[in-house]
Amino acid sequence: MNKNLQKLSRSFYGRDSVTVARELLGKVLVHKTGGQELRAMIVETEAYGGIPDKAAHSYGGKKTPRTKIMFGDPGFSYVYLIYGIYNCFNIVVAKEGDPQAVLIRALEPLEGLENMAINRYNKGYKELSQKQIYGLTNGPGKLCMAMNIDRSLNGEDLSQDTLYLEARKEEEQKIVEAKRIGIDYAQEAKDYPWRFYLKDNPFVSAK
DNA sequence: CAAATGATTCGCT
DNA sequence: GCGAATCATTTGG
Repeated sequence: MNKNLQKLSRSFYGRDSVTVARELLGKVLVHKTGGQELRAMIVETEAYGGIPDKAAHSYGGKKTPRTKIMFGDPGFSYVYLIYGIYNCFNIVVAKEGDPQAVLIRALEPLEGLENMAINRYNKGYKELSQKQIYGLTNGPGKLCMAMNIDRSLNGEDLSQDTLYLEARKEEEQKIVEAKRIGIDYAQEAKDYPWRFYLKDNPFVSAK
C-alpha cells in the first residue's frame, strides 16, 4: 500500500460544505466496478449549503425520497438524474439532519483511461483527439459517464471499497473561487462564491 | 393520475 | 450563443 494514499474518513466529510468542497480539490476519486479500477483527481467542485441555500435540492429542509440521503450521515454518495439524460455525483457532508452536499463538477483522469474512453465514447483512448480527452470528464454529467457512476450508486457508503476518495499527501495547488453554474433560479444564492477549482487545470468545465 | 421542470450536454449557427 | 433532447421526481387535482 502506498503510504501517500489514504482513504478519507467519515470525519473529513462531517464539516460544512464550503470547507469540504475546497479541501476535496486534488483528492482522488476511486471507483472499482466490474473488474475495472478507475481513478481521477478532483479539479472542480461546488458547495451546496443545505436548508438556507436556495440552490440546494434540500433548500428549506425539503425532504423527499430523492433528497433524504442528504439528511443522513456524511460520507455517502448522492447521485441523481438531471434533464432526463445525465447523472450528477455529489458527496453528502455536514452532520445528520443538516442536508449539505458537494457536487463534483470536473475530474482529471489518472488510471483506467482505456475504460473511461470506452464508457464515454465507445472508442479506445489512443483514438481520441485532444479535445475529446478533455471532454472525458470536464463536466458533472460527463465525469459520471467516464467513471461509470449512475443512480444505482446513490446512497453508497464512501468508506467502503467500491467507491471512495483518497488523499494525496503532497498535493498543494492554487485554488480559485468562483460563482456556481447553472442555478439562475436560485436568486441571491446564485452569486455565492461556492465553486472551487484548480488554477490552470485544463479539465475544469468553465473559468 | 397528469403536468411541469431541471446542480446538463450536444449540435448547429 | 441558443435550443432540443428526454425522464425521474415533484407537485397538485
